Amino acid sequence: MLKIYNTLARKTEEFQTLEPNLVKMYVCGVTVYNDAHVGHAMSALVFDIIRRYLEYRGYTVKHVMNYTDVDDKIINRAKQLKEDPLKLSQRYIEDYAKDLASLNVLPATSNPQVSKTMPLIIKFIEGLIEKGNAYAATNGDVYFSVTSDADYGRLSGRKLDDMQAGSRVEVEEAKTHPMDFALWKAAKEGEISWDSPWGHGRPGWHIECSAMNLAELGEQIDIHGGGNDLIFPHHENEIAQSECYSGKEFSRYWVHNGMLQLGGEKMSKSLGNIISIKEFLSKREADVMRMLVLNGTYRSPLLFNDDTLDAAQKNVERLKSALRPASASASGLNPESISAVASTAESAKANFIEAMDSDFNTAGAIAALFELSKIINNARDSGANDQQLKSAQGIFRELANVLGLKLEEKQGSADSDAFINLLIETRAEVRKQKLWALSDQIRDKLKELNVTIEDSKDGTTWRWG
RNA sequence: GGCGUCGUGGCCAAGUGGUAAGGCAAGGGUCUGCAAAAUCCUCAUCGCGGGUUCGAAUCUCGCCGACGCCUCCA
Repeated sequence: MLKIYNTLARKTEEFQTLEPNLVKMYVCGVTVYNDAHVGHAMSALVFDIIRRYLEYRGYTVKHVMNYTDVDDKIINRAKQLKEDPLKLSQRYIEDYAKDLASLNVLPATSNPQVSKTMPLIIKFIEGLIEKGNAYAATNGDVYFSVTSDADYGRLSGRKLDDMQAGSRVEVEEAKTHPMDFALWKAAKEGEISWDSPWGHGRPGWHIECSAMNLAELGEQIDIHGGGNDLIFPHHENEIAQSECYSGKEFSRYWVHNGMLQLGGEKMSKSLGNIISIKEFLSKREADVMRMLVLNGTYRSPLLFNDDTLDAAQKNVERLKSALRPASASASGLNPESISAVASTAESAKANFIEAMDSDFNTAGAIAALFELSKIINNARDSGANDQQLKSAQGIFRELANVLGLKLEEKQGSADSDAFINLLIETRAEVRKQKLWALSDQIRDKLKELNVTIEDSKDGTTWRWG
């Protein structure tokens, strides 16, 4: 039985879908005006892992991730670059999709964009006005009236009275309540805008997600995800809009990932402590980022530094070792040992599922993978042949794939491989003559070229990395 | 000031009532010409102080500390 921590209930609950075997999952994507950073990667990886596991458990997952392509920051950036804002955002949408693909994140089922959802957004706002939950102000903006929603604040646990509106931001005079938030913003001179019953303007940040949810998944969804920094005000406001509009419970489960920490602080643009996904991938492979996420708890802060990354990299290397072939001189394992391997492999798989069922306990799942890798490596060391390793390695690969780990050995070109093989052969001759200094020199020089040599009693193997 | 999360070995970290998973690092073996990889062994009583209980890292109270949100934010 799968259990998920629900931010709304503030506890772990049994997972039950609205429709049998179908999961409707909406995850807040990014505002596209700059390179995405590793904090975005964390969030994308968390929900990719959740999605993969749900599919592994037999669900069909409709996974929607939006792109916010109409926004102040985009408009400002476009001005700076003297570029059309929609062209700019489209550029970064394509860019982000590439980043995610290189992180081995499965593409979402759909990626709606604000700029392409305008008619529905306007209809949505009209509906809220009709129901008395929103009002058009004298300044051309349309605001949501928080006092019209008795439940407002129940996700973030805030009461209107407790919110010190205006303490950090100037309160817009046109609002009837300081906490009212914009559904529609009147266009300023020269800004990109859309026509509406309230004049030219563009949507506020929160309404887009409510509208895109409705367009892609309907009035009710199973899982709504995003970073925990979105709980308030973004998700709070989404709930208010969607539930006032439909009169139904919006999302059954609210799932939030913790923030990636760089130097003890949240990585964010305002703090300027940013590492882009591209920058990361120029130094480390995608599995390392994923392993970093897997080793922790998705809801907790994630420490991102050289120490945790080095450890994650070692973890990845170690898991890769389980997939290596049997030694050439393998004599085969006796039937008892083989059945012991098989039964331990099954128990590792059961541990894996038990951990993942428990609110996606990936750290526990990883432990099960290490357990399995140990069994496999032990069997290999004891002389198991490839045929005998096959079953356990199959389970291993299956589980690694659920987590989205590729565990690929690095590849070289056929040409370079041929040269390296030649060097290895030459070195074998040199070793026969016990010319150790020369032999070690070849090994060291190859290491500098990122080729690792391993000698064993039945010959020498090598690999990239 | 309000809301919330958290504090487990040198580091990352799992674990919500019965005597602490896993990984990294470290030390010691096996293997190796030497390495590397793999493997085996060693390595904590859970921030501090009370309480509940036969029994608590796990429940409760207090204190200390960290982090997030309350403004754009994954």
